Amino acid sequence: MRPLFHPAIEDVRPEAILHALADPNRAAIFAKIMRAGCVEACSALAAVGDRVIPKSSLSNHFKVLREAGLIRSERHGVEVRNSSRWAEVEARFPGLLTGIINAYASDAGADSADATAAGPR
Amino acid sequence: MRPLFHPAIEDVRPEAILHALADPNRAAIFAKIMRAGCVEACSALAAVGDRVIPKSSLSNHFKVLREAGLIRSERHGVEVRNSSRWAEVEARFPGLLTGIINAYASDAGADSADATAAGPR
DNA sequence: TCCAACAGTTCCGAAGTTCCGAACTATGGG
DNA sequence: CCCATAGTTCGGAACTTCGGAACTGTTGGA
Repeated sequence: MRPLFHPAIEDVRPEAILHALADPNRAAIFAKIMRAGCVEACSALAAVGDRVIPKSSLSNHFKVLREAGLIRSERHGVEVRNSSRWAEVEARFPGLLTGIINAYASDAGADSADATAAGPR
Repeated sequence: MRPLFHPAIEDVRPEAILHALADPNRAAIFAKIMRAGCVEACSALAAVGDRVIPKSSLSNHFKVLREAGLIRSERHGVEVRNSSRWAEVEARFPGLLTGIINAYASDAGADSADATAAGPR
């Protein structure tokens, strides 16, 4: 197991963030990590809405979010804790995450992701 | 040739917008349409930075932007004029496009897209 | 009217990406 | 040491993207 690479905040690219959050599952996971007081184990997020996401897909989603610079993951014994890098990303790209999370939230009335009420962190 | 489908603004999904703008070429094209007084022929955008984009790829990029609800395309004789749907999208998802375009613009100092801050309309 | 030039679109194969089950690797407890 | 738990890696099927060649539709000229 490789030691979990995180990009420095100045290496974070907007296209990576958009790509990561263009998947509603990942956007929902990210929104949940933000709202959940900032730390969540991977397995706590296995279900998004009514759909169960297989472990291998989940693992990949976390990798994409991590490498986009959106979350920070640390191994704590047997589990991995994820925290959002909201503040850093917001400082680098002001308004970007807010706009995206609000867009999903305002769309959620119609269907899908439980990304309701985008309170920052 | 099919008659150019545009989604109604209420059918526009955030994931489609993020997906469309997650490609730096498309983001640059969109930024250019916005800044260029709102109407541009496809061929006027064939080169993004120093790279020449093949016609077929361009055609596809426009299709993705159109179907995401970001631009409106109309045939005028032999050419297609594209205008941005900024106002509509901004009304539906406030701050989303602003955040994205600013993110690319503030990243442009480092490289890539010529989406440098607010050109003449 | 016919033809060439032009602006875009469609088609299709190669290359790349994503998804997910199965097998695997750490870590911690008994 | 062995098992359970939490996550990762592998690999193949399904999907997406890219771009060249061939196509369609429009216009202007002979």
